[in-house]
Amino acid sequence: MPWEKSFDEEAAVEKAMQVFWGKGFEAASIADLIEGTGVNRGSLYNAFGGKQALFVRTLLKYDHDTRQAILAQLEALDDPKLAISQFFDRIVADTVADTEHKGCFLVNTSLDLSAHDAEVNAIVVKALREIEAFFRRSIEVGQARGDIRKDLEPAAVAKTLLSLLVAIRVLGRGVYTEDALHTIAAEAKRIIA
Amino acid sequence: MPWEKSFDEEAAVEKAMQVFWGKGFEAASIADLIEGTGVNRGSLYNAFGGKQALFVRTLLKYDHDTRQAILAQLEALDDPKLAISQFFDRIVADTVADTEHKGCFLVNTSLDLSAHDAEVNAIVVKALREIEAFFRRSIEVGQARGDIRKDLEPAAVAKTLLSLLVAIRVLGRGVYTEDALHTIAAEAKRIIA
DNA sequence: ATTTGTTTGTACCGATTGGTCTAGATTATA
DNA sequence: TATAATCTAGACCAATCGGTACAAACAAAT
Repeated sequence: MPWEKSFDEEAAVEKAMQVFWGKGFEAASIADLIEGTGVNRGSLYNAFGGKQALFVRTLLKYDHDTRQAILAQLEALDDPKLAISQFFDRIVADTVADTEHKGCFLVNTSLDLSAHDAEVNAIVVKALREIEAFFRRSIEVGQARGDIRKDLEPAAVAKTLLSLLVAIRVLGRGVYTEDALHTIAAEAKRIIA
Repeated sequence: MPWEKSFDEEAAVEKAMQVFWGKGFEAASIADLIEGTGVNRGSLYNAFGGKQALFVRTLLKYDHDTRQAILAQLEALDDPKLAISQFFDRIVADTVADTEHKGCFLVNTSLDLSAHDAEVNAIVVKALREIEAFFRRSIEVGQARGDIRKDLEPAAVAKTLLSLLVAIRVLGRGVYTEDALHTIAAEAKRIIA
């Protein structure tokens, strides 16, 4: 029997994710992916199948490692109002620290759905819907505990918060400066104050 | 003396705009632009210089014909609160009517700034800043006339409204359905109620 | 040491990319 | 009718695209 496996597949996906994230799907060439991952051309096709399949792998990894990880941390706080507040603080901090202006991989992809198939569409939609669901759940629990005003409609406010989140990610890519992003985050907190 | 000009340059820019708007800058090939405009290859390069230059022309046309036109109409209402309300209604209506999910050309471009130069960046930034300025001005005038609550901070709320506008355009491209977009617009109006 | 299946490097594929250039048709002016 | 500028149509360019193929190097199990 020969090798079981050789190069670190997960590490390669991580590197490929950085390439797709930074350049976008179309603009990222196979040559870029080979250079970025350090994996050879043949091995890359053997392991992942092709460009589109590799992209899906990287998008799933981003969703798992970033979005799901953040939501899990915030849920663990068991303090809905604080969780929402920290969410916005963290997104603004990430955006400000992102000197390359790469933004959010999921949001970027949502603006590029025409270049992909239904699978990618489903991943993006599911991710954003789950963030919205987190907001709604947090508002409802916060209201039940008396931490959040009860005259707010959870479903509607959740959509507004998701909108502000998306906008921070979009406008953070070159249109708005740090101050403006902090202002938006502050307004988001004010809505549920 | 020969011809002064032949084909309708403005009409060609309009057609090219549709191509860039629908497919994005990178994905729109010269062949697409030739087919879309009906203008021959040589004439196209002779009249516009190249792909990037033509893109700038189309972006400027979109900004002028769409964004500037809408803002001018709304300003003419001379009713700040109504103007903001109508703005959101119109954007939602446009987004819902956009069955191809093309979204807003300016917003799409703002997510693709890495593919362009400083000139494109400046166009996008100026456009979005002027929308924000319209919001701020409307809020201030509305407050002065007693139509809008005076405890709102115009500059901050203007950024929030622009954020919601951008989010409607982004999420309208496949993530959110008509109902959700209307909900966001309603929340925007509620903020300045 | 042979076997087995992967990794690597590179050559190669057809297709397409943005862009240039030329030849000839076209049309208004002189 | 001759002229001048622009049009059309398409050949042509080097470069790059995503993807395939293949031979040699390689490492583990038999």
